[in-house]
Amino acid sequence: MAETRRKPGPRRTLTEQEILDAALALLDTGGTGAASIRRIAAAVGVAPNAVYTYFPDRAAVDRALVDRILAEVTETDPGDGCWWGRAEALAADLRRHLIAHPGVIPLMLGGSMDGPHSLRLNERLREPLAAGGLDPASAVRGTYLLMVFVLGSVALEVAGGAPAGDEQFRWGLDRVLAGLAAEAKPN
Amino acid sequence: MAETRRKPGPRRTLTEQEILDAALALLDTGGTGAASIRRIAAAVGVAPNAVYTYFPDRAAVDRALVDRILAEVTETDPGDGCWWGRAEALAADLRRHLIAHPGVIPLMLGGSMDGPHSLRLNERLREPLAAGGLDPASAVRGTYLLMVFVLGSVALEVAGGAPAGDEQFRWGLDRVLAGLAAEAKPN
DNA sequence: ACCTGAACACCGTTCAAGT
DNA sequence: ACCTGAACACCGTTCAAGT
Repeated sequence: MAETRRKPGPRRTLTEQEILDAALALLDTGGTGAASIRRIAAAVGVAPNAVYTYFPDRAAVDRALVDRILAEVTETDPGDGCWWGRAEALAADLRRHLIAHPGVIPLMLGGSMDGPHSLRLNERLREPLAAGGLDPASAVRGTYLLMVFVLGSVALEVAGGAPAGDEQFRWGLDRVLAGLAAEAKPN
Repeated sequence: MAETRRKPGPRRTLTEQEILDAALALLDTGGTGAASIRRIAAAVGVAPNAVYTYFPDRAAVDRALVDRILAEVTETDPGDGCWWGRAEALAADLRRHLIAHPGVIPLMLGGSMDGPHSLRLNERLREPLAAGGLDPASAVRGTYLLMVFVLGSVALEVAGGAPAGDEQFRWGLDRVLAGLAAEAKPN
């Protein structure tokens, strides 16, 4: 996913990016099950097994897909408000990006979320918590709690068995942040 | 799932329960993908399509499976402690039951969680929140928040990309309850 | 009403072969 | 190195037929 090879073969007709683009388009239009290896291959115009030149297996495609979405999120500017407002902005933006690609949610919750952009996002979420007066250990746990909340919210929301909506999300987020604030040192 | 038919056919060799038992056993031993219709059928000794006599499709089996797990949870006695302690006990017990059947988690997050025992569990979780001084609307939202937290925690935990563990769960749960307590009327 | 055998349209993945 | 065609072992689901 990271190394840039310089000696193609007879013809490198594809890029990892093109494959992920096609997969994401299928996921967004056809739902979770639509992004099969075979359909992705058809979309980019190669035989199914040609995909295995770029990714070792299906799970690798899923992981790359998740990391691709998280990459967009890490570009967010949390603004210059208080720590509470910055945390809110980041969480709301994460939710927005995930809701935009509902088919990716099951992949996130199924996989390990250990890609580079996942780690970067964690750091970004931790910053406001540390600034809010949480000691380092609590900031790490608080970041994890925020991820649990956002992912859980979005999962239940896209599954459809929820009242959900912006309002419920904001309410829950504020309750979580209030709970974290209670843990913070007065500073 | 609910109606009890009284006129079998030539031979009713199976029960919905037996099918669900087999499915759960496959899920627990072989992981999420192991409970295919074909494998379930093989486990109970019928042809694959015989399962469709009992359930209309795969999704119905999944829903019944989820509700079966939640049925166990609704039997929990939250004890006679304070509202905080009762909420903790119920949430921890829900987590325990889910962790015991990791393969069911993706089914819960994928489906709508609208079975009868799901509703019952919601009521049970709402009780301590209402007792703690949350007005009815906030108690409903708080219950949803608790479900989001528990399901999100368990999903990330079984996916493996998490530090997780009892301690992290308890810490997060206490932060959420603290946030809810801050919302409560002094009463 | 319940079950079977056979089939259909799918999967992910592997292997041998071509360039 | 990259791609193809063919195959393998799976899926969920349907249909006609037997009892």
